Amino acid sequence: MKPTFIPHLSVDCVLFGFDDKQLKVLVQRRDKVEGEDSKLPSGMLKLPGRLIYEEEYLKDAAISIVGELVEDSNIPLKQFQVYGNPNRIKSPNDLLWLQKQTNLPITRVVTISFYALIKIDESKSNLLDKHRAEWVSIKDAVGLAFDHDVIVCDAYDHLKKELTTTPLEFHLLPQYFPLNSLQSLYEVILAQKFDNRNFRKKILKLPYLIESDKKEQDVTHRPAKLYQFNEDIYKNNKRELNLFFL
Amino acid sequence: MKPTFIPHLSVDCVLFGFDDKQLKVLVQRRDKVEGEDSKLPSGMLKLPGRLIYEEEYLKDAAISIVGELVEDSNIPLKQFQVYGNPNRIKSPNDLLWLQKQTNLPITRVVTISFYALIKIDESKSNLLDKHRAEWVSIKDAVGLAFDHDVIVCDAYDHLKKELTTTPLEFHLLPQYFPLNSLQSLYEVILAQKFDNRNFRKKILKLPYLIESDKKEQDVTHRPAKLYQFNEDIYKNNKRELNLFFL
DNA sequence: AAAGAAAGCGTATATTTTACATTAACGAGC
DNA sequence: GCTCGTTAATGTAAAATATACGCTTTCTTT
Repeated sequence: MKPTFIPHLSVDCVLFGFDDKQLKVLVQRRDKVEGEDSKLPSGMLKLPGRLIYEEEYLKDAAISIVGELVEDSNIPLKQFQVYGNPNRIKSPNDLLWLQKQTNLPITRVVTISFYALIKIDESKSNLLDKHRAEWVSIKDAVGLAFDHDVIVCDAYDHLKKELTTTPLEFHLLPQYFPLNSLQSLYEVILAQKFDNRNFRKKILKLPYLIESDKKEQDVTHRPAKLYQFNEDIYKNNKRELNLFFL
Repeated sequence: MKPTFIPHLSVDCVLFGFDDKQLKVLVQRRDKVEGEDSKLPSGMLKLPGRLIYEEEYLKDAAISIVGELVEDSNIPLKQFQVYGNPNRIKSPNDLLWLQKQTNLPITRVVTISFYALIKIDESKSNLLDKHRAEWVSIKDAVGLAFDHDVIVCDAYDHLKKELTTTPLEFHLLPQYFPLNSLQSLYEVILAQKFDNRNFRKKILKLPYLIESDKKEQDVTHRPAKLYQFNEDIYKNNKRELNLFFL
């Protein structure tokens, strides 16, 4: 028996990435709807997401949505907010698109949104192309379809809050990274400058931040030492480190 | 036209109260289901909640659920987690009860849970009696129907976390309260003792905690000064006070 | 070998946190 | 109206943490 969608329930994912300069969000271009504004060259951008199947776990739906776009299978997904206003899908284009996609008489859709942090270079670009997905700077993630602008903003607020109490940063960085990347990650996400010496002092106290013997390659200046995150140490010391930063 | 339920979506509310000794949760006794274990004298306890109507805002559903039990109309409700496993309603009794209540062919229900903090003496006991609701200590809130044990635990975790960054405490206390009630609230909820002098020093720095000229009445010892919370001052100073405590 | 560019480091001062014990104010009971 | 029981209320010194601040090192490029 073919699995069927529940016409009232969807999952949307806000996937964050960081490229050493900017915080980015992964968005997907949707097919143009018959009758959609013909001035537009192509369909609108939206967050990755879909209706869920009758027998599907919410988290599994989120995992499969992310899995289509990103190779890493160990992405920490966090459910952060539900959007359920009966009229949240107000644009006729949005409704049309949904009905065409699903072949269902869609009226109201309650969406459960997840967010996840992704190492950008792990999401291979052929996968992205295949699903018409692209990374855009969080500042440019406006004018999205449905109420996805709001969802992105809320997810970003969540991320900022969470980042001051939990070391999420390591999911956004490659396995080996210089301390200055970590600092700029904080500065970009929290929109706040930190003193380099004090930042290092503080961050180096964290037991789960491990110095490696590797160095930056192919840079035109003094190469930085590379560090990595040790998840086991983090998990074992979690209790004592409840509010660890800022 | 009579409003109809969406058979897949419900809202459940975890309502917390504090009585100067214990953290409490408001639970509701459900009607006994035909065929339910006859050894039990009465129906099981559950969280206040219900399916939502087709055109209903999620938050409005939560507000109406709380409104039935509590007189205060200014309860801050916070959506905190969705429970959507396809088999979260596993007990036959739970399914039976739902189907009988709603007259709908219930299979899977995704529930959006909210929590709120309530001044216990504002929830008049006749309202509670009418809906077979009662305050139970958080420790005794086990063996609830559906997966409500889990929901209560998760809400409590949320509350603990939130309480260390936001002054939620004032929603749990009467308008005028002694500082020692505030301290015991923290101690009970966070399960942690604080030094009385240091606690006072810290808490008295908060600009939104206002000394009144009232004193405790009818106590058999030195009466304490009573304080109150000024919400306006809190809102105006919020930015500077992001992580304010502990 | 000189210049450019980012990495990496230390100290003095201010602020915050911690630890700790006694006196003050009231009602109850004699 | 004095004593006792009970909880409220308070200060200080030592330790830990956070802040402010500028120069030297190490590598690449030319």
